[in-house]
Amino acid sequence: MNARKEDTLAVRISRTLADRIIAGEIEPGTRLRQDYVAEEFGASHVPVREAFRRLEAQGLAVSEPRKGVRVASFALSEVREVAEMRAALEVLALRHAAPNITPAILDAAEEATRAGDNSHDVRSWEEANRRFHRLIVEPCGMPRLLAAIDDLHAASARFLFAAWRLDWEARTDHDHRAILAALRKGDVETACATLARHVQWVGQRPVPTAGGRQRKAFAIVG
Amino acid sequence: MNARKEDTLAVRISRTLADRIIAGEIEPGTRLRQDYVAEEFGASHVPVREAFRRLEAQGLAVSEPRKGVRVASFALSEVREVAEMRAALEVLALRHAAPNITPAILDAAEEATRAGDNSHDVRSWEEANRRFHRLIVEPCGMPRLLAAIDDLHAASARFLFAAWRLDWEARTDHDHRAILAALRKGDVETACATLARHVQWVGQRPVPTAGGRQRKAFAIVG
DNA sequence: GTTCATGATTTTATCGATAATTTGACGCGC
DNA sequence: GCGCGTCAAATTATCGATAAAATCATGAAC
Repeated sequence: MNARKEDTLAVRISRTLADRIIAGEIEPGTRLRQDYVAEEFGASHVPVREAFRRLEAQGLAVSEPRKGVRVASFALSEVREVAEMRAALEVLALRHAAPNITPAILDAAEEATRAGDNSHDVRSWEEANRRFHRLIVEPCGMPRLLAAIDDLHAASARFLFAAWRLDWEARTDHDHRAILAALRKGDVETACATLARHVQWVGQRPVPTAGGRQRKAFAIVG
Repeated sequence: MNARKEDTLAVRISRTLADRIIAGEIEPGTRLRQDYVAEEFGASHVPVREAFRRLEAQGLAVSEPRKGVRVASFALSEVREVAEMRAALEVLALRHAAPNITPAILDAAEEATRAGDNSHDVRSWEEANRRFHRLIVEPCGMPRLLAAIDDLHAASARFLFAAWRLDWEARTDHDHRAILAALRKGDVETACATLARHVQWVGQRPVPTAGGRQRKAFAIVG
């Protein structure tokens, strides 16, 4: 996914770290120590610091002035916040994208939906889901809006992996199909309404904690 | 406004540069050369680079991998984009803030509206306008959402200053009053609808260009 | 046993210098 | 005159080292 040669070292480091944080490989609250990271990537700490700034901007890390940066923690309230922001912005994007959506794009989106339904692990489901959402909003041609949506998807994925890290049950996504059907009919309003509801649905499931007990985990499943 | 001692050097540099870019002191497209900036602030270029990353995240600068960073340019399409994003996100925030808005907050917001009406220059009007909007959305208590709105306001201010750099005619803001009246009555839906329309209104005015001719300038006036 | 101060260690923040890359100019051949 | 390659100057990206700050542990006083 990452490590394109034309990118600067800091960009590559930030992407790798972002992947790890999203995948849940690094616990929320963990301190990211620049020397260790620098050593791992065989780099100095200057590009590492720049990578930290990028993570900060994406909301994946928080930095306190002279105390370093740590992986951002998250609570149920943040899951809801991201879900609502996604609903607001993706609907806006879809409304502008709709006139530019071609049958080929709808076919690709349907393909992504099928891929999601056939996924047996979270990672591949998330990848297919993200592809679906990206396909239908991209034709809006609003770069700033799309960048904001991308960042929110990264946060979503993080919540998702935290809850469904290990197991995943396959299921058919009726919302995606309803959105595509509405778009095929040219019924943009229904598509937007369905998308808004779809994205705001916050799934919950029990997750075993370290103490042997159970706690509820929440995530956006759409 | 800036230069708080507890902040890191990079933060202070980025804030100063952001102010300048927003105020239009630096032309869009201008290259920001790290050595010059470093020298001006009496610093090395490492914190300057980090400042650049922050500006990039705010959408005030764009960076090409080995070619340096330049002040972001902007077109009418971007003004519209920011206006629509602001409408979507501020309405979302207001809807959540409404139940937590106290009479004291409404009074402060009314004060801000009056201050805006009595402003005879763009900068003080913008400051009052921003205060109004911030006051009514802040009680939503959604930090990520508020941060996103802040960045959009910075972009808005930039467009505004570019169009009304020198002159400004005082005017009474009826929309702000209508929003406050609706909130006082507990009519959140009307308040949200008015806010959405208010923010999306893109003002335009002729501006003299260097060539002695005139071009249209566009800005969000709300 | 608890609290507070003190010193050692770790970690961050910054600097000065070097390597790599781009930009721009000049001159050569066509 | 126009395109193209080469070289020099400017600029970015990175590194290693130093200074400053925070954390942690230890121990003394109460």
